[in-house]
Amino acid sequence: MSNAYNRPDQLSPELRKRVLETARRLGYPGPDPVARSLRTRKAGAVGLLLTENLSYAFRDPGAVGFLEGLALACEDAGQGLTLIPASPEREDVAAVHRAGVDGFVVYSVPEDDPHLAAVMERPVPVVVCDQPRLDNLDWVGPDDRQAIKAVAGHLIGLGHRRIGVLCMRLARGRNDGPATVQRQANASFHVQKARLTALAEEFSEAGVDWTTVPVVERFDHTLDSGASAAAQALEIDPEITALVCTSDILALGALREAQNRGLRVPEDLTITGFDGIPDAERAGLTTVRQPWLEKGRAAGRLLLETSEPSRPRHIQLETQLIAGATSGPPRSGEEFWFGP
Amino acid sequence: MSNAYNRPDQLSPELRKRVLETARRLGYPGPDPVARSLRTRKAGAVGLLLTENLSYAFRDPGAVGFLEGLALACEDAGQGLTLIPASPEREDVAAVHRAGVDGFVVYSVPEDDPHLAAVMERPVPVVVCDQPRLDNLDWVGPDDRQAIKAVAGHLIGLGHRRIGVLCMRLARGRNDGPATVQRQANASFHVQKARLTALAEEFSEAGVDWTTVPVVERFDHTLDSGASAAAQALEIDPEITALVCTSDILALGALREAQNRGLRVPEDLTITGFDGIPDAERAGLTTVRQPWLEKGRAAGRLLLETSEPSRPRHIQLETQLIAGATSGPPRSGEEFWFGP
DNA sequence: ATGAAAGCGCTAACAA
DNA sequence: TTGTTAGCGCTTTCAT
Repeated sequence: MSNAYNRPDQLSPELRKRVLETARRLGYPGPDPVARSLRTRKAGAVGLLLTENLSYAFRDPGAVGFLEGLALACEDAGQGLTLIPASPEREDVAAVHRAGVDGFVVYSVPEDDPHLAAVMERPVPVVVCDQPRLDNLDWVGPDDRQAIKAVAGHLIGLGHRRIGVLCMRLARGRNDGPATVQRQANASFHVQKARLTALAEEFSEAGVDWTTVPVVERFDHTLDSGASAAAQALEIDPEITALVCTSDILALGALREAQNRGLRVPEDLTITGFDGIPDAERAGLTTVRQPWLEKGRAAGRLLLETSEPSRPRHIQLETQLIAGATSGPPRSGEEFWFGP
Repeated sequence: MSNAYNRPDQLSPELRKRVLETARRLGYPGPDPVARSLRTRKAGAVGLLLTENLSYAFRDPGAVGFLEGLALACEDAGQGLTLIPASPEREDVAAVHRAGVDGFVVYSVPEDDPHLAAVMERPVPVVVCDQPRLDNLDWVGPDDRQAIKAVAGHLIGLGHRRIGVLCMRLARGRNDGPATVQRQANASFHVQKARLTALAEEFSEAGVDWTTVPVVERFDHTLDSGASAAAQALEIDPEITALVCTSDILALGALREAQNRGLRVPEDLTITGFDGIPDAERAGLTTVRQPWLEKGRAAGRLLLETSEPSRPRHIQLETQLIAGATSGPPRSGEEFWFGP
């Protein structure tokens, strides 16, 4: 009977018709997909593991772009896309074990995420997007170091030497406030770590003492976080001329805070972001654009293409510095270095 | 051994430890989720069927809000959310048959969608969101008739009697252009049909001959579609004083077209939308706000709560007319009805 | 061209 | 408390 459904060419059309008709009459709902999956060893779906609550993915414009690309790749391959219900709060790893999928895309999680550990125990292929960087796994992401260095170069070229930094969470535990150099070095979120490290390198080279640079961390990735972090950075060092943010959301929040304080951007304060989300472009933010859709698609393709597990593949995506309207030379008072 | 993984309390900790350790040493990756699903008759995931290409869902702000709500409900229940790769172009229904899920949420599809038919053959619960309205299935959605009637009342109250309408696709086949009354009546997308019918009723009651009202249909749901449809409506009847759009996207496109033509809104032309997406609020569009997130959550909850299949449940969501800055009284030349 | 049967890996019920 | 076994529904191989 299986043939009647799956191999129409293996039997006479007449018999096939008769079989199908009888099946319908008996109330047979068609082959059970789970039983089929067990037999064929193919679930027909890709699992997606996210850092955040599932629903957060739909609130973050970058993540939405990534999802669109991933969905595109799955659709092309006729594969389903299963969102794994794994919130960071409940350490309930069972959802990962329970998921009937042929592989996992892991999107931007910390290196010590228990869900990631659970994923790696499953005997299916895994592709990591953004973080963590693990040499034995396929990986897709931008060159964060180089991308943020372009921002640093841009600011240094403009003359900024006294800066503040706003960054996203550095580790699984909540820490809303300044991040010590120690904490920066121990960050379990590789992306943030790479960006901070590269910033430190560039600004150190330009003569800035990194230990004096306020680096303000926020756990939640929201406009409010950006605003309050900006306030905190300005409180720690009111003399800063530029605020470097490791995401557009934080930068847009900082922009709001600057406006509230009556600071002109970029005359009184330069603000830069990272990501290139639509809202950032609309606001004219100086930022780094990364190809979100392409990132998702690349991750999906990598997972769905068969590969030799022996040699992990790494795909590095191009980024682009967008010099917007929120960056300019520092306040004139700070320009004495350039005096005649 | 199953007990070691699933029923830690049913055996001595010592034995459990020994079993697990041996399993690991033998390279056992843990229970196979598919086999477990076959045995327990639970896939642990909800399937989502969409009208459009999977990736479209992430480009439509309303759909994103809906997805967020649905994801929220799934997460609360510890269930996965599987996006079914069912594009409207390829009539490939196999993806529906292949999906290992415990139920389906069907989001806004036409009544004659073959994927919907395939879903209904599966012996699992189904919840429909928005459309089609089938009395034997659970349903979640707004009261489209009442909502659009609020818009109609608003416009009639302002004095508009000569209007044009921009609507989304009415059937599965592409038709970019005017929709005859016949086509309106035969629409297989219930939402559009309900909105058009209710508009016709209200404006007829106000003395408007509906057969003279240009109703312009667009297959794609984009700003460009809205703009070109607006142009077409104005070409058919340059005397219209208001453009009623059945979605915000179309309305925002119409707004763009009006600007391009040098028409002042609302002085020269009133434009209204439907949906209440963020961009619409930003633009000050007169529109109907519907609770997207709540809609998704309600759909998820309905599916995950056990129910008696005998009596289908219907959840009708509240909508709210937002009188924005894009609607006003008609051009003075049209106001002779109100003369002193 | 058609029918019969083994077995995918698990869980749950039962036996010891 | 521990071990054994039937069978979930399918696909695939093999026998007719």
